[in-house]
Amino acid sequence: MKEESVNVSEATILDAARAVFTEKGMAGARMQEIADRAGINKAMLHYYFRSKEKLFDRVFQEAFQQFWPKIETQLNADMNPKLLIKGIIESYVELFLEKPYLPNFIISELTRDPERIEKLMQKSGVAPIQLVRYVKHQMEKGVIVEMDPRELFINVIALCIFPFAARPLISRIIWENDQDSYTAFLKRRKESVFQFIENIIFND
Amino acid sequence: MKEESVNVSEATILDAARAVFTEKGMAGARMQEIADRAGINKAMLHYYFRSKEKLFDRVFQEAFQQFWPKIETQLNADMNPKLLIKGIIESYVELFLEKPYLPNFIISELTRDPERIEKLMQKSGVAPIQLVRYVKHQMEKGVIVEMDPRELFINVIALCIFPFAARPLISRIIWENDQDSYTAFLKRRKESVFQFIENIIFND
DNA sequence: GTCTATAAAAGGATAGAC
DNA sequence: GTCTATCCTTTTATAGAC
Repeated sequence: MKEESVNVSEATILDAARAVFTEKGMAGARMQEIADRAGINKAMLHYYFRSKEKLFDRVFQEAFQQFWPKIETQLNADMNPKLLIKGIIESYVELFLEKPYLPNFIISELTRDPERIEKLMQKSGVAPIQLVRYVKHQMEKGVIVEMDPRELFINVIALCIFPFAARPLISRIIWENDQDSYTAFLKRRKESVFQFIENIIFND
Repeated sequence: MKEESVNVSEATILDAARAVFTEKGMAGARMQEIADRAGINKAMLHYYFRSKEKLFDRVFQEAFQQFWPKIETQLNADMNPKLLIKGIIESYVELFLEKPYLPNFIISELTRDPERIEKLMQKSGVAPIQLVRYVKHQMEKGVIVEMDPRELFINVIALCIFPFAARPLISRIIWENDQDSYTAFLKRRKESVFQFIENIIFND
């Protein structure tokens, strides 16, 4: 049993890579910086992952799987729609509270290279399609107000994501750089988003 | 009077630079590609703008001024609040229909380098603060439902921006890559965003 | 103002010793 | 597995002729 650290694990490298890639983006990231943060040298990076591209792919794929969530796990036909929507909002906001870098990272890297989506879609299922079908059903029953279910989905997600994605802009300008206060605002989002839309979408 | 083109104007370079910077970002952009699109060589870029950094600053500043809008121009105390909100939504959606790259460009570059905001704020006024004051007044009068005016502002902007910012993601997955249909959806946003929130925020 | 040529530096990747 | 040294390409930036 050695006292000092043994192998550089993949996990150590991935942690460092995630930090650098999410902060600087694929194009702005430097292999040197990743190596430094992982406490190793560049050669080791290429030993574990053959290239910058492959390392990025790995990091991005893991991020996308978290971002593109497991909505269908909560989904079955006789569920309370209010609780369902509330649940979606809560799990999204909680995710972004924990990993605030996710929204921007996903969106901006997909904007630069949209082809990437095709690769990813095979790995993770297409949950929202089922969700759309469920919501449509609830609309026909008169529980939810009639509208394009996709539009409803986008509106909910928009309200969840935007305050995290645009934090540097909003917190500095609208919150006058009071970061503590802005963090508190984000924590309240789980309730406030639902409260905001509750009266629009449900025919009580 | 010559037939063929005369000087390479600053404007020609800026057009090319805007195209490349907004597509690839600061880190991913290449001076060579900007030169090619402008129909000149790299040396000319450095002749007009001393460095990549300075060229980017110019492009970004112009983008930010469009993005950070002239809300206060529409603002006076006895205005109809419904029309005001409607007007804000319309001018934002119209802006993004015309320049879809703006949201991502601004947000992702500010995320990478938040310090940049300080420089920019001096150049363009801080309109939304006035807006917040106006909305607060309308709430006290009972015209608009009581809530944090900043939250209302963010929610409205979120609904306007997100479908443009996340287009690659949403159009491919939720719209199953039917780009025409998604474009039509975006064009309808001027009306649909207002319609969505109208019943929440106004005590009719 | 515009070009060619080139400097100077950075960054990704590999060879080879241990 | 881990390191040092090095290769090779890309990229920003400048010098200098016209």
